[in-house]
Amino acid sequence: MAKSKKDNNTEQQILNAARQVFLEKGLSGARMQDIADKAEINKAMLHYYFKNKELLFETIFQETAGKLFPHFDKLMDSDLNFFDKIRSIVSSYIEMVSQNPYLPLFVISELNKNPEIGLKHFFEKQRPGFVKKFKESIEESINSGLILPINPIHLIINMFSMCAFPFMAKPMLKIITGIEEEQFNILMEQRKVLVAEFIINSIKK
Amino acid sequence: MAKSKKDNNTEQQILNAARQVFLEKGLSGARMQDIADKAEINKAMLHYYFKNKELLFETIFQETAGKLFPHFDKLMDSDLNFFDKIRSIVSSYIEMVSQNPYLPLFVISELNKNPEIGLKHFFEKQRPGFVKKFKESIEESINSGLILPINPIHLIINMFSMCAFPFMAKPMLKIITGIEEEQFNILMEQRKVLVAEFIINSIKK
DNA sequence: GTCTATATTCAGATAGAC
DNA sequence: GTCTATCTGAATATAGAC
Repeated sequence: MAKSKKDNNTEQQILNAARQVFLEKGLSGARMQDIADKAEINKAMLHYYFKNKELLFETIFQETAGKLFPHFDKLMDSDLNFFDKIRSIVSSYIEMVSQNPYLPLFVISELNKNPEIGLKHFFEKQRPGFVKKFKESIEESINSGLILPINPIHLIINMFSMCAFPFMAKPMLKIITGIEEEQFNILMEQRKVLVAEFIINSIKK
Repeated sequence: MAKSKKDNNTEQQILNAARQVFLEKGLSGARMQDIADKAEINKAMLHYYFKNKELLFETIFQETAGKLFPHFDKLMDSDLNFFDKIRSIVSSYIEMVSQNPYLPLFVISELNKNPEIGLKHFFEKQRPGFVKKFKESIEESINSGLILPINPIHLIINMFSMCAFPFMAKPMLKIITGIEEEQFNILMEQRKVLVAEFIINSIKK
């Protein structure tokens, strides 16, 4: 008990440290030494708990990628009307990214450098989930005359673009717009409402 | 002449190779050996032309970052009406990214890992350029009653989000939507028109 | 499980001949 | 300018004592 407690704790320290370092630096930029330092252990311990860097990375990647589309199919099944579903997704998505600002860039970046890891992990299973339901919901809204015709894929892309991109591009946006940290956070808070209304405004009949 | 021609040629081969490798793998992921192979020279030659990896990288980064917002201030100065300016920017931007699909992710990714490099290079100078003009153009369109009130920054963010994000997230989008390469290209071609109309639809009075 | 010390591998960089 | 061979340092990984 004392032992397994300790094990578990060390493992958690490692995972927490690895998460921070990998999300900031990526696989190739991360240093095992940095992870060890942050976890307040030594390098040998890392290899005791995780055979090698790749294995540790995959653990983090899988966990991280799993957070990307949280409980959206549950949301799509709810009895909210279509516009409120959009409002709800946008708001909760921006909130999630606010709490995990490195998450989208990390997943997308690593996925680009190594496209196979996406398939290897969770994406395949998750695919049919909320995207399918979202598409159906959009088509239904078009057929019922609630919204203007649009390819559901484009609508989905537009939504996630406006939610995730600003956080990914934050350093660039700060430079080209001249805004500071505080102002940036205010803008992102505004977007929880603004993006949804922007979308709805565009598609409503 | 023969000599300088040759010099220049080798340097260009290196730069072309370095561009490919850095844009795909990033600074930390790139290997000097890979660049040498692609340039069909050996590693020693790399160091002859560029003192070290960082210097070569900075050359590529600067050139690359300079392509990010091409001739947009010229476009803002044109006598197109506001909506046509949006159409024009969106279309040419998506075209540019289609031709350089790794470009946005590369710049954004490296900027995140090393925020100073942005300031060090071109961004500071470029800042006042088109963003300022775009903001003024938006404010004018609001005041004249052409479009609904919106914070210009949000509008600019929305526009670039929908233009750039899909290319950055391409591997992810292919997985979660189940589309293939060809279909992806068709969608991106459609977006040259669709994104602009999506925006206009949302803000027009 | 944890540590120190060490081995191994790999990548960036240089020396020196041509 | 170009090459081969080599050096150096850094980073991953392991051995082995406690």
